Amino acid sequence: MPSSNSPSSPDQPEQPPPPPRPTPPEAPELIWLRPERTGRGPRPAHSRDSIAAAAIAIADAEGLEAVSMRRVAAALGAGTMSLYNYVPKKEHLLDLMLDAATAEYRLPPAPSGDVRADLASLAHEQLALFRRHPWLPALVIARPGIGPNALRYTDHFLAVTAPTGLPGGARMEAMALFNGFICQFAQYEQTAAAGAKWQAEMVGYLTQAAMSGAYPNLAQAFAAPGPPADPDQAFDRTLDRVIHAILAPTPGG
Amino acid sequence: MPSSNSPSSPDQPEQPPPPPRPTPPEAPELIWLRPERTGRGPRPAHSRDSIAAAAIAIADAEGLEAVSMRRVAAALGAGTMSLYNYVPKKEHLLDLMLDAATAEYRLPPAPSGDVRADLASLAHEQLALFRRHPWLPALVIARPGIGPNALRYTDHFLAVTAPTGLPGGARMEAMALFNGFICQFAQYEQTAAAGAKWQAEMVGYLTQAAMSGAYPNLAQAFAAPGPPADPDQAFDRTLDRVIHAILAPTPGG
DNA sequence: CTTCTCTAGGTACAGCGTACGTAGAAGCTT
DNA sequence: AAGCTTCTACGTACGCTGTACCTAGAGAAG
Repeated sequence: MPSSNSPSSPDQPEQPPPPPRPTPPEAPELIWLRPERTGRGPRPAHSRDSIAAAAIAIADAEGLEAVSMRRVAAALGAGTMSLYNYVPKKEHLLDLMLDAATAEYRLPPAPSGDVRADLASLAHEQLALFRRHPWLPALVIARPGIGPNALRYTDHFLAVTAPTGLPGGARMEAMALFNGFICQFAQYEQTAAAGAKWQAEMVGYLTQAAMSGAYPNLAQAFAAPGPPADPDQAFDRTLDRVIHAILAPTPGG
Repeated sequence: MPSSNSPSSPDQPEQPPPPPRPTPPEAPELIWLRPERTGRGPRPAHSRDSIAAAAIAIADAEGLEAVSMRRVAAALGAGTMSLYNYVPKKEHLLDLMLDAATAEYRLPPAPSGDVRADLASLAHEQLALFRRHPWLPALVIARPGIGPNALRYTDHFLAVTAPTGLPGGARMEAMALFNGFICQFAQYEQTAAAGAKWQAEMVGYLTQAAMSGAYPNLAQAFAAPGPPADPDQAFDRTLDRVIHAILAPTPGG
């Protein structure tokens, strides 16, 4: 008795409704393209900001390798797997941390017009940030860094360097050089600090290597007295060189 | 009946001979201070070079995160834990990889005297090396790099920059800037290549961000036509700037 | 009110670095 | 030559990781 006139195609009963879409066909990989909240369902108990803050607190205290999904979830008072509702992969948690830390920049509202001074000030601000968050340089180097706060920084750099007359692309390259130098410096400071325990071992090894005769120029560099080893002065010395390079006329003409 | 006159102190049976030294009191942390072979015991089945080569082959094929102690040991046909006889920690395996890759540098026997040309040539050699081993920049950034081959490179750089008249310390700082720039560039190339899949997503996101009005300078930089985007040309452009910075007179005087 | 989507969370799995212990080979000492 | 010592090889096991998958239940949309 075909009285069941349900509209759902009674002619092909061998095709029950296929699961309409078990996975939404395309969730963007970029976390900045995923809305934090869609409006449906219960209100989330946490926010991206609070998650990033929890992760940053762990990284500041115990280093980046202590930041695990379990640790962050526990710090939030949530179950481990609940975190995956906010952050599809751990990589994205790192993206959130990177941008949340970048939010700490205190950028002046507008460039002063003195490119040298503005760049020096920006560099010191960045170095201070990296010293506050020793795990940050590694993230800056490894990840694109295009969150909203990173874009704010980029925009500021472009504004600061506008008086150079360089085209936008060249100023982006200059920013890469500028940021790269500061990252490297901060990273080096860290490995030096972490290796302070083996400093003696290393000094012994290096002097032995220098005295072996295999590295004459290294030996000579070790022998001659150099500029003082104060890290801040070393930073300023190289920073001057980098700013000099940025302000130099474009090589091509 | 105390007839058992064994020499092992029958009077204090509560103090059996304490294990003379369960751990040798001080094994150097630096792998370059540990002799590869002490002479005692059976001949090792592998060498540091072959271990590093196996690890590098894996990293070249599948990336640094595929290099695990188990994978490397399996590639050598050894048990996992046997590897720990050669390499006390995984960190040291990375040190071996770093130095083995550094051994690939083809350095000229002596500088030509033209600092600019020598530095440019060295930079291109380094970029080629980094492109051959995409995992290498990350190691160079993260680890001190003081193996014998790294020292050979350092010595060469010092020789090349000797005509500048800069003191040894300043030339070391110049080397850090030089290497740092090349590392950053190679690292950036990689993340760009790895993210080619999401390039479209990213371009969409960035243009949307630029058009939002929140980043006026970024929008302007996007709008204006820049120099060509060929990576090799971009490298050479910034390399020129870096060499310029190195050859500039010392800021302090 | 029904339905659908979203959230919270548990369980489980493969893989990681590596501490520890055992068995045996090879050089040094006697 | 014998024995002591030290090294190598390797299996087992532990705690940790990221995360796939599943079950409930909350709450907005129709």
